[in-house]
Amino acid sequence: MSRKPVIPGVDRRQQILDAALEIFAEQGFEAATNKAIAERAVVNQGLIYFYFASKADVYFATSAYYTEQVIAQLDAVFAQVHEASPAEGLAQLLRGIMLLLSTPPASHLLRIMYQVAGSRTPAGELSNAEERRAISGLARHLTQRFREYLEARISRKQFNALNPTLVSYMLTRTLIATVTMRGQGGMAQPDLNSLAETMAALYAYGFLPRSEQSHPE
Amino acid sequence: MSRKPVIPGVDRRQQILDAALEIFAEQGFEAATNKAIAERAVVNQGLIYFYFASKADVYFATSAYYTEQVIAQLDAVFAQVHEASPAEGLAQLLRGIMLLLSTPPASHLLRIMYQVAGSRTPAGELSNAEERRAISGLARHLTQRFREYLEARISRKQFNALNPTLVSYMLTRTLIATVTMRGQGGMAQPDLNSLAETMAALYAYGFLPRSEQSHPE
Amino acid sequence: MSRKPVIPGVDRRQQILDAALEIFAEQGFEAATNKAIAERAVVNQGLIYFYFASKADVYFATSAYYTEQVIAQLDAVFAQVHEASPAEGLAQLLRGIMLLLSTPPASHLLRIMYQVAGSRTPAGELSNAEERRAISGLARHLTQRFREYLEARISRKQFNALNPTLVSYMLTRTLIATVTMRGQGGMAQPDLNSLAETMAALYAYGFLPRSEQSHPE
Amino acid sequence: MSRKPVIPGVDRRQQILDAALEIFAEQGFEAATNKAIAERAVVNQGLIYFYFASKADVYFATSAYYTEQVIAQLDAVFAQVHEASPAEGLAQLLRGIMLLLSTPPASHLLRIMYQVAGSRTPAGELSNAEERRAISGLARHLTQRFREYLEARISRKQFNALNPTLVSYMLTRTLIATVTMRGQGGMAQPDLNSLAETMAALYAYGFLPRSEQSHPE
DNA sequence: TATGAATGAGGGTTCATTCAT
DNA sequence: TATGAATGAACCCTCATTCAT
Repeated sequence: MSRKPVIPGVDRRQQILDAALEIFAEQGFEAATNKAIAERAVVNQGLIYFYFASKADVYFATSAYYTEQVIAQLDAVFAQVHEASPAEGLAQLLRGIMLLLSTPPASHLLRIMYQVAGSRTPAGELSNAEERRAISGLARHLTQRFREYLEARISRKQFNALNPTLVSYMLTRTLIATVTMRGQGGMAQPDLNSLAETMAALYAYGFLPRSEQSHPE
Repeated sequence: MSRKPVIPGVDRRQQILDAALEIFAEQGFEAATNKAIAERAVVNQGLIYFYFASKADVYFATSAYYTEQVIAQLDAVFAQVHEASPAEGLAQLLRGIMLLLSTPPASHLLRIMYQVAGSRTPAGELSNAEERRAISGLARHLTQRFREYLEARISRKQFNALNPTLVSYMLTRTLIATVTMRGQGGMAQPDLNSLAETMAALYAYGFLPRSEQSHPE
Repeated sequence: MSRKPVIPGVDRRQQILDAALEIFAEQGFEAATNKAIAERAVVNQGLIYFYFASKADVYFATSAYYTEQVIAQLDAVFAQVHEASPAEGLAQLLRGIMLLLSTPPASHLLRIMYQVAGSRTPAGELSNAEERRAISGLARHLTQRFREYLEARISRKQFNALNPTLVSYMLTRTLIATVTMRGQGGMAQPDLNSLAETMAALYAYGFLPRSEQSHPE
Repeated sequence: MSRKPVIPGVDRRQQILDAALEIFAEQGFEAATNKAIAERAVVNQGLIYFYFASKADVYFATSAYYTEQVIAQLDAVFAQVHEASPAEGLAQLLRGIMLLLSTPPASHLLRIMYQVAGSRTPAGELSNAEERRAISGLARHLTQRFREYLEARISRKQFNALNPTLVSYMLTRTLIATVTMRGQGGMAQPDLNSLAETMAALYAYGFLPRSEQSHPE
């Protein structure tokens, strides 16, 4: 009966995107229902179709929107790495990224991306086909940043000459997975900072001891 | 009308498990339908409910069954590591695990586990509640094996004294993620052997050059 | 936000009627959407409810409006029949009516009337209840004109004394149906003029040869 | 809760077809709901999709099924025409066809066909694409029978040499329309037998009196 | 007058699950 | 054991209609 008053300054489309990020992260694309999204957004279910062409379209729009946000945050983390020492810089970088990726919205985004990534891409009408390819943009972007980071240090002889393409690929997967899968498998979920420290140490010096005299840590 | 004769040696329950592994891996738990599973198993849809209590139960049973299989394969890989040298042993181990995990049934199993892992655990009646916790068993087992591996080498001073709990946790996530997410993100999917080589080199020696003067931190 | 300025000479109500005639003719009452009508009329969807009480009301108004137009055209056709000879006059009349009825807006009107006629009359609020009964006015009017036409000729002994009520009824149905259903049934759609000629010949002389001795009834 | 017992000898698919014929005839394709069809058929709504691929498929299947039935009845009518005299035979034929077409299932079938014919063909998955073209089969068949009937009489000089293609086309439309639209337009609906008599008289002898001098064509 | 946004009811369709045989 | 048929609860989506501006 009563029409919800249009509250100025409240963007219903944005409300829907916010709700969708959460619901998709919690339930996955298939299990998430428009009803749940609409309720979380405190919005009429039909309104979703005023702003989006389909459920899949909501998914893609949500992914694209938050991918952009998280990429910007990621760039900020890379920009802040100070070059005190390569070892310290690496530790700082890993810590920063892990913290970022384990906090919403990035953590939600990773969840919704990697649930779907495993299965088929959602089908459905889209209002903006561009967004479809934006989805994998986060991993691609992170890999790219890692490669630049590695190449810079390798060329300065600060890092060993490992294949930067493969290593950046690996680092990306490792970070995303470590963060996304944290707390699964029934084990105590490890502290993020300890994890970052340990990763940094491992990546800096490796498993093998440095000749008799060199003793890391 | 006609009762399908029991063909000796053909285990319908197993057919269902096999089909379910594939279908769940292809489509995810929610998108997969009993119809699709029954068709793939060349079995009547109703028969599923003779052997299993619910769709979720099929899921858990499938996970538990193949987890057991893959764990056995994994143990074999660990058992084969020969101790020529720590570096070579590590490379061999990583190669073996990655190959195993990227081949069915392990690859299917990882897919169905990590799609669901992101979202809620499927709800539904179970015929065997034990199986629910068996699901994360693969990661737990792999982590455990890694820890033993690391601890053995650390105690022999072959490896640096990094926290074995955290490192084994990390290695598990890294391997699973690298294999599961391979080829996503629109990048060329890297060759598995190169990846294993590079990982081994990185994990063995780290980024920092072993020059005489290097003094970490 | 911006109020569309009232362009003088552009009657929005008329635009809606015009669009509705087309859309209803193309899709039928149920399948036609207000959205489609509004778009065709280049008008906001909500505006429909400023001029009309409901979708059904648009339907009735459209029918009533165009019925009036077509009736006027029909009267003109009847008025033009010159009485060279009864046979020629009949042919001319049929040709004229068929041409009229097979051209928009009459063809559209017939379509929208006979789609709905078959099913229930659309329900809904009306802004002008009179219009409801105006709908079938076209057929009624045509029948009436035919009856007058027949009665005049019968009284002058130019036509056989067939029951004018039944015959005019039949002629009306035949013409409307011939025109409305033309090209359906997967057959080549016959040329309108040939059809009119043949109809005229049949109606004038009948099937039975006029041999000297044949005396019906 | 309770499953409806399977009554042997009652074909649910047939129940659905029967219900669909009625509902489609009453409401038209678009306005008819699966719910209404299911209720009329005393069947669960979901069961429709066990036997048919879509609502459109129900429509086509219904059309095809009853078209076949009615065609058989029509053939029987043509077969029964006794050749007492051409005039009497014609009257008998028209009476028979009109009676048949104005009685269910033929009357329902005509309604559902000519409602849809005016608008777009229903879209949707079909279980049997053949049926799509079967829809217009009734009119085509009737036209064909009329043509044979006319050609036979024309070749025997019993009928005037009017173009049999056009005339059979016209007769088909006339009969279908007269029957389908009967009672519309707010007029008293004429008695079927009188109508048939009058039609037969008109078609036999035409409007123009058989005065000595009149020479057709 | 005119508009864009919002609402809610319902429609077609899917699907896990159950039942009679 | 095994099957085909049947059920009912959602789900996604559409659309006539309404309201604030």
